[in-house]
Amino acid sequence: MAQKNKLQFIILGLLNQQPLTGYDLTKAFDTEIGEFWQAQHSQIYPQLKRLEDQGYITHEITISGAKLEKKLYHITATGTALLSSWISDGTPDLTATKDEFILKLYFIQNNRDPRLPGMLQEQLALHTGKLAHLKQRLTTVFPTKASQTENYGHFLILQHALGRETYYVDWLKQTLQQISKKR
Amino acid sequence: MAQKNKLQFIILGLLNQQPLTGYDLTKAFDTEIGEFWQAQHSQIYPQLKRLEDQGYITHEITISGAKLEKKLYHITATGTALLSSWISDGTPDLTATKDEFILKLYFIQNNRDPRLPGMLQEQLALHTGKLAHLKQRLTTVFPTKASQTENYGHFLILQHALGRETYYVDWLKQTLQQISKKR
DNA sequence: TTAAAACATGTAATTTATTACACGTTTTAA
DNA sequence: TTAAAACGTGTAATAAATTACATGTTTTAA
Repeated sequence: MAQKNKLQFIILGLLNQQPLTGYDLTKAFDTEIGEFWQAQHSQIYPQLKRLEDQGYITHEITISGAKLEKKLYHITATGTALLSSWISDGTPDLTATKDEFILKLYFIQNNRDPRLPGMLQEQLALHTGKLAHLKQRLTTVFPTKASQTENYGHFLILQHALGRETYYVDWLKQTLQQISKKR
Repeated sequence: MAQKNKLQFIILGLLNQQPLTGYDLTKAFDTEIGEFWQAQHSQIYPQLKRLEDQGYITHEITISGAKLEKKLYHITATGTALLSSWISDGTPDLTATKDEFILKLYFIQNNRDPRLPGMLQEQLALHTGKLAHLKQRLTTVFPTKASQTENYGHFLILQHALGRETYYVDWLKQTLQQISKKR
């Protein structure tokens, strides 16, 4: 057991779709995959080197402009195999979400705590924004039924994230109402 | 900004309720707070030392049995102040949930992928179990309206976690239905 | 034409988290 | 009575993640 270092699998998964540079991969964490996983370039470049040393990926150098060298990484056959085995393996660990707001809430003992309304309102604003963002993403990335069928997994998780945020917003609203009654 | 090292605040928050030993704190992460945050004793003991060096907590030694020394930690006035300021500070960062299953799903492109039903079913079993566990917790920890009013924050987050899991389970069921139609 | 933004790749230092090592005491149940 | 489980406190090694340091090229817009 003890399956860690998920970054390597994310890189393999992305390279399985198309060859990319380290920079491209870094950008992917700012957009697409960044909705639900983070990594910085300082993590990505060394990981690419390791994956190449292990034979899961290779790179070719392309020249952009006059002399800027880009390393375009490709997945190898063993890389594809490793990716497949990771996906096929069970995923029995439900990682608890480390939500700082939830953590703070734990230490609020009194339901008349004067900080509570402000805290809830701040989160409501944040999650409402996130929800709007996700709605936007879903309609721009998956405008048609056909687009949903290709990249079905991506569609599913965006849909899932949307539902989760909808619930979060509803819960915040409901909780705000509840505490307003108690004041 | 860049407010990190949440463990120190969790420790302060717990010590703010009552004096505890390092061992007690460790146990708290297996039960109560463990629902939504993790830490091992190897993290806790050094953190206790640092908090004490900084004057946020102190300890007194009690003897259990013949010679077993326990360090019972107390929060200090500056510790209470630090805890309060952390809670009062804004919480503007929505940390993305690092859910390995969701990550794997991202790399499933085809909605007829033969691995999909099994993956969804595994998660359904896990989240159904978690949901049952949370329901159980909610009724045992907060059996009465009065118990909900004290430790209101804890009640809220358990209720929130319950709602979140309910949604997760519903989404999994719905997705399983959807893919069964497409086969 | 020139400055800023974006592209591109790396390493170093620090912090945080996990797993393993290490040791001893007290309580509980067979 | 004795062995196992729970109590109790630490350190070491490793792994992972974040922030900072470091450098250069190409494109774009003023």
